[in-house]
Amino acid sequence: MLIQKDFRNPGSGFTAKALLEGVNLGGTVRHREKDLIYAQGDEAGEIFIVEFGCVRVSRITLEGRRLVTGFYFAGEVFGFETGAERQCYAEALEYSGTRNFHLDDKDLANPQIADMLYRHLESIHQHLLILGTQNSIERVAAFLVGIADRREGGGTKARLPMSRGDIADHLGLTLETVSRAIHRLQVLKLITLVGAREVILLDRDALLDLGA
Amino acid sequence: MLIQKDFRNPGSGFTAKALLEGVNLGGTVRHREKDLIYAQGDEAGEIFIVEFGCVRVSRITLEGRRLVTGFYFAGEVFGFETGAERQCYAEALEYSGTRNFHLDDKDLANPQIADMLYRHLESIHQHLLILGTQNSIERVAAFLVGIADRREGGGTKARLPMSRGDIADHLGLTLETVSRAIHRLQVLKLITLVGAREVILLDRDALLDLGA
DNA sequence: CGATGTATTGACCATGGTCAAGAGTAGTGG
DNA sequence: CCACTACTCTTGACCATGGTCAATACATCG
Repeated sequence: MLIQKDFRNPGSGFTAKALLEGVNLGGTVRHREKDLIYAQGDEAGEIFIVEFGCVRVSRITLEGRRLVTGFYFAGEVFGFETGAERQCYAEALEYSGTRNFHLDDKDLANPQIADMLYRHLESIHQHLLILGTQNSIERVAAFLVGIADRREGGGTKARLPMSRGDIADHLGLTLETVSRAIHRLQVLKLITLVGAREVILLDRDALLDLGA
Repeated sequence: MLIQKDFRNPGSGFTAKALLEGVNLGGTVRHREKDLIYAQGDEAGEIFIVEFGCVRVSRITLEGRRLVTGFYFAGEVFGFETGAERQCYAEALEYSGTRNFHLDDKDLANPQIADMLYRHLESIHQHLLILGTQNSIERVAAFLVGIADRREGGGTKARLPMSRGDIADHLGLTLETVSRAIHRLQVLKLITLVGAREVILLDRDALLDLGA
């Protein structure tokens, strides 16, 4: 409701170029594998667009457990936070480039920024739904479809720069359970593994229907 | 980052009165127990401030499972949604009153609205953390503290207008597990039940430390 | 006072977690 | 080019948490 202008308009995807207009422009930054992009406790106020590579955003609970809040690939935006201080930290999963933008309050009025915030909220909500209602194999299937849908190969291929442990901490499972779920999906002929870090989706619909 | 002005300013809580300035004013609406306030599929574009009573907001998955995304008490705001159409539906858990406001795009620039959005995002994130990292007793304990913290009796009393099943669907558990967790918390002398729908918190810190 | 909905409790079971051993895989240095 | 090392991933055996099904107890409301 808040933001009804630009989204649902196919092709209104945010390229870094489009963003340049009207918002403080930051430079492009390169990060090596495992580099910290920002830390828990850092001052918030920047958002990041991934130009290439993949970024993992996580949060550590008081009890020391980790929740991976998201993985971000080329073209995607991360770094939205609500307080003055960051609650999450971001790391490059592989050699990656980000374009960084400083935001201040008034930028919320910018429909492009609002649209990003909108998408971010929607993805969190999707994540909630998965953690709140799905079992292990449904979670892993939904995760793989989510990755594949984002690009590269018409939604049938999923490259996984993250480890099984990362996926587990994203889905509220253990790495063993993730590994077994992937195995079961192979046995069910719904996916094919190419090495450990790439997956071909053989039946996208069946993967999503696992829950039903 | 986005919104750094008004929050963390104690006492900047939004009363309906404060909201009246600068935003389209809607009227007050009363709802009887179990009344639907809005439905999945409705046009979004309004937010609601609870004046009295309690509202439950839920979402049904494709598989027919329910996630209760939140409970809202007097003074709290619900109804933020990201698309043109509502994904969630809201119901009064008891006789309740809401003050309704129509929002359009420009209202995001209003710091009060932005602040609400900020708080909403933060609460979703908290929910994510709970669903992603906590076990049943930790979830129930955190839930009770969350309810009690919101008002009435200095954070030691929690009134529960929602059923065990509602709590279960909020926490990703079953109603039996919620019931058993509450029982265990009583045995641990961390809470006292007053009937089934009211809880006295005896040791707030211990309740939150259950995870550690 | 029954009748209906909600909560508790018990017995049993399944899913997923834990612990541990092996199998891949990639990077490093001889 | 081939060990050697250090990860990561897979797989197995076992266990614990929480889910399922069912009976009973409480409440609330006519």
